Amino acid sequence: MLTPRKQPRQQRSRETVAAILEAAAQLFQRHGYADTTTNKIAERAGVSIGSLYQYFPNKDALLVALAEHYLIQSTEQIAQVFARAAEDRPPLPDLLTDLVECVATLHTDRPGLHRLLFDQAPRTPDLVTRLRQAERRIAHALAGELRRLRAGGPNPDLNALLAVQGIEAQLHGVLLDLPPDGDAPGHVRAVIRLWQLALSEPCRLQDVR
Amino acid sequence: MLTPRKQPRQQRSRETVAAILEAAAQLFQRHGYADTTTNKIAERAGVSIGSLYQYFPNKDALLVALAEHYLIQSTEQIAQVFARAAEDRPPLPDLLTDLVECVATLHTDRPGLHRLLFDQAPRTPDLVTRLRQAERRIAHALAGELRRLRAGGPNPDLNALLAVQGIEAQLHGVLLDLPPDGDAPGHVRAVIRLWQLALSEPCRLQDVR
DNA sequence: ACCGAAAACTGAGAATAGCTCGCAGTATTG
DNA sequence: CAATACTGCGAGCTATTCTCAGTTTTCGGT
Repeated sequence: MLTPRKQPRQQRSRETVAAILEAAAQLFQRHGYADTTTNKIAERAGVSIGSLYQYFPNKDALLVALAEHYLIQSTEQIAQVFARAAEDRPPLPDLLTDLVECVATLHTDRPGLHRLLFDQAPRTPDLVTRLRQAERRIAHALAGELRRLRAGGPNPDLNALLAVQGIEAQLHGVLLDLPPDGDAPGHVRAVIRLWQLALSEPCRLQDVR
Repeated sequence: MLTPRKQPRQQRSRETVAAILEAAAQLFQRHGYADTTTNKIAERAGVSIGSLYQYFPNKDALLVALAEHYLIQSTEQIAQVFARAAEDRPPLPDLLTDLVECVATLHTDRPGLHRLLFDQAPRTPDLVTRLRQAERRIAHALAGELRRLRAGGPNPDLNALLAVQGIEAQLHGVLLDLPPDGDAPGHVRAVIRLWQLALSEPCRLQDVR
């Protein structure tokens, strides 16, 4: 059980839940997941420990809730990139530039939260499932654009998924885990260039439905 | 403190440490990191809890020790690929095929251990550092081969690192986290093809020292 | 063979963190 | 204005990590 055990119905309780999540986000980021206690979270949120457990069945559930928020936000940002692409119908290099830079911004905007969810947190099966779902949705949108552009090689669906996974891992490694030797923008450009090459191979016509 | 607090000197204690690590690996894989208690590990290893804490300062240290073992083994496997390449001097497609298939084998051979270290485990800064070090060593070897092959684009070092990060993430996603829709070999082939394209761009001569 | 010091081992229990449960206020409904 | 549902409380129960004082084993030196 990782989903809330009870939905807040009144305004008062909605505020309680919001305060708990806010406190959890702050403390998790400041001290790490393992070193943050649920009692401290309740204290900081200004509610009792009992109230916390009314809405979250266990400590992991707090993390899953934060992850859900973050994933929804991120997915929306990326969806906007594809919405613009659907109108402007940009060439492949421009589309990839927009996509990679959007993902890079997600990393650099809130590195603490990103780190929390991807590094510190024990990845419960639940969390992994949600991550993969988000990945697949983004890959699906990308595959559509690849088909439009007659790009992405013989299997645009698979290559789109590989691209999404690769881009995330590369930006994460380069922006969060490497010594800040200064040239983050250069690294981002390298990622863009790399995927322009990898995805520019035309897809065969019979693969376009 | 995550390194052993005491080095075993006698044969007896070396066996104790080995038994503890073996028990930890089994129980972590069977029940997950969080649901495995240090007391159970000691019990299964046939030693007292006190002995365990003589050699491992805390529960995380057990995981770090296992990760170290696994990383060393993996790095050796991959080093062999590059050792063969240094002799045979294969063309880029063959080199990438060998490399990707080697990494794929590491995933599928012991999926439980791989999952443990990459998914379930809380990634302590220590663990992340070791992972990145291993990544960098492999990337360095790959960059050398790219230079020999006049491939890897304008910045073979950076592109080699991006390739290593991308390959790991893609294989992980495709081999461990996606529903086994059967075509794992096909996915591995797709990864190979993709990196052949991405890395085949010639590097400029002035970049070769 | 024997001794003594260092190494190894033991396990009860201290310290601590996650989580429960019964009760007491507060909003909502008819 | 009852009756009912919702919300909040926090002492304390339970389980787990980790310590430490005391015991046993090993091994080099005589």
